[in-house]
Amino acid sequence: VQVSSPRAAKPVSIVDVARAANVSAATVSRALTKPELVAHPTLAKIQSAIEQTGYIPNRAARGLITGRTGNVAVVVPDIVNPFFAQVVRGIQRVVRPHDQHVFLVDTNETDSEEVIAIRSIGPQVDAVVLVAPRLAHRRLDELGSKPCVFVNRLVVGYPSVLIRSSQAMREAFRHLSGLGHRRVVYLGGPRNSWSAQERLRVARRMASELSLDLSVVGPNDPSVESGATLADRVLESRATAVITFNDQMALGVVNELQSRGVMVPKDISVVGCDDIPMADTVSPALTTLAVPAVQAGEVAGRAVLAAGEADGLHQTLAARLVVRSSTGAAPTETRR
Amino acid sequence: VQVSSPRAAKPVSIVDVARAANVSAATVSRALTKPELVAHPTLAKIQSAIEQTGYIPNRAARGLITGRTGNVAVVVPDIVNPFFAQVVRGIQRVVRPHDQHVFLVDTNETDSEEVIAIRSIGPQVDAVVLVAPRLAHRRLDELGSKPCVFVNRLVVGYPSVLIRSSQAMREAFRHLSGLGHRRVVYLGGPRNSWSAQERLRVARRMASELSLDLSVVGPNDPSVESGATLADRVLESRATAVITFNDQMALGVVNELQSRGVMVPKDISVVGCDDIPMADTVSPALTTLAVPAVQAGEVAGRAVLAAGEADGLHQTLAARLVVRSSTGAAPTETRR
DNA sequence: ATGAAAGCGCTAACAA
DNA sequence: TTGTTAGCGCTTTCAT
Repeated sequence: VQVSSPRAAKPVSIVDVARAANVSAATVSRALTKPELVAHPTLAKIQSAIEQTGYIPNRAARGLITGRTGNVAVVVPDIVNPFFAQVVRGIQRVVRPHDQHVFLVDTNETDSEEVIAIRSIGPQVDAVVLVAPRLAHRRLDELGSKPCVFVNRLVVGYPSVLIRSSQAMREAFRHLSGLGHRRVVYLGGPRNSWSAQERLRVARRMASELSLDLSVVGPNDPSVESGATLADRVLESRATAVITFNDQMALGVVNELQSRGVMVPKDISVVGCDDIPMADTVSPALTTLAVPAVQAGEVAGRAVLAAGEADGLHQTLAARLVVRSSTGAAPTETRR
Repeated sequence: VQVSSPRAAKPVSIVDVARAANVSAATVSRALTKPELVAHPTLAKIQSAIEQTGYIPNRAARGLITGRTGNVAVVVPDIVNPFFAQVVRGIQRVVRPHDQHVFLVDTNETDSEEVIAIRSIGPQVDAVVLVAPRLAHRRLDELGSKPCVFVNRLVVGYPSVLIRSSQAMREAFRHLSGLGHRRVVYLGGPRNSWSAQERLRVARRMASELSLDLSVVGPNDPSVESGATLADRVLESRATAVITFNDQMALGVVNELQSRGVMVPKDISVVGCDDIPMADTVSPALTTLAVPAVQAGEVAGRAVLAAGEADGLHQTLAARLVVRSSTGAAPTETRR
């Protein structure tokens, strides 16, 4: 009698199935990957053998020979940021039905981590999605030779999913201008973020188009705390409106301003960016440039599935202005 | 002359390195995994050969023979929920220095997805961390035979990381009681969540210990929207305080109540749970049962590294009450 | 339509 | 200390 060892449980392999079905391993393999090449009755035998044995294909072994692993790596600067979490969700949503799994790398905003993690993950994935990587251009080639798609970063020669924020930014400035604001301060994002540079560029352009007086503070850490810290600078700037790189920073300023008795939007208007899930729940509800994060993830996911095709370089999605309650008429007299 | 094909770039393998270093593949392998077994000069030759060729070990192939993949799977119900994102961060933080990678599965609250994803991922990982799985007990064995550690769910025979909320819940009730509240409503979490059941149980016990009048609404979807929807039920209950399963729900009720002119905490006090990053930024800042999410992830991560040891079953971390501004004295007269 | 054999990249005996 | 050989679980010619 065979004693079933409690913790051993060596996984069943393709030859176990083959034995149970009285066929060769090759046939089982075919049944799984090219069923049209195997006779119907055999197929049935194999099917039931698989169920009996509880066989689960080892994709690592398969990948060894086919060259395709069925995995993609997703690299994000901060998984706790709902914006990035939504991108991840989007990617996973389109990729899972194709039976692809996702490796997550949360770099915590450190680009050196990006490189080492990706390199060692490399052989285990078919492609990698880099979401808002902080990585310097010149280090890009350290990533290894896997197909890459970038989200929120433009790299020539690589496919990317970008957010077109100029239209929404223009609307935001028009919105503020229409409310009587003349002097606005922009709180920029992290130094090495492409989208931060892009948004700043766009903000500058739009401000000058509408001849608004724009002052810029940054680069900044894209966090709530950072936003709170910047309240001082906002007050100093004597602006009546502030636009921030992301919603976290916006929430941070709003909160800090209010705790000092400066009312939003009565005294100062605030516009965020991203439209994270919380943005419409806080009070005042945040006026923001809504970025379709999940959708961006989905597009990136599709790009990854077509990996290597490298067509449709640089797909863009539009942000749009969502007006809520954190913006209002500019105060008529000078504050304080 | 060898023409370098642009898109081929077949990855360099261990034999390429061996050739470059004039040694056998086995020696290269040893140099990588048991350097003490190879002579110093050889080590140096190999090292430089590795750098020259840009060799990156294929861990999938390695795993095929060692049985260890160097990967762990992490399964969460909702990656966009900052609580779960923090757990993931915690896991990754302790696991990465050991050069382990994480497969992320976001089930989006559907337990069937949990099972299929985990099964097919199984052979590619050394262990799996199930965070707050909704899965029914009887389906647990469908998970396959990999070592599992559970977070926020108790399963006999498996290691788990649990949150001890009774102390904090007692404090919360005492806090409310001290503020003059007599009638409180509890908004429960999702039906299949172990922690939801646990917290409800604890809430009931503490309420009766302090002879407070507790009514319960639930199970509920653990979201902001759900919280908003439940504002009606809160009002109906005529309670002066509400405790919710998580912070999202709390934020939802607070917001909805305020938009109906019911002031928090003047008219109704609200206590959340988790202490997500936003909880102290909104206004009023949320009084909440702070759950050490990142730390829970770290503990789970360590458990996973020791995978199979199965010791220290059921480690617990304490939640604690954080009093902020969403709770205050109970209104003296009957509302409205 | 199926099987035998070779081999993907790697490590683990076993020899030398 | 190093090389040779075998084989992990799988797919893929090439026969049959």
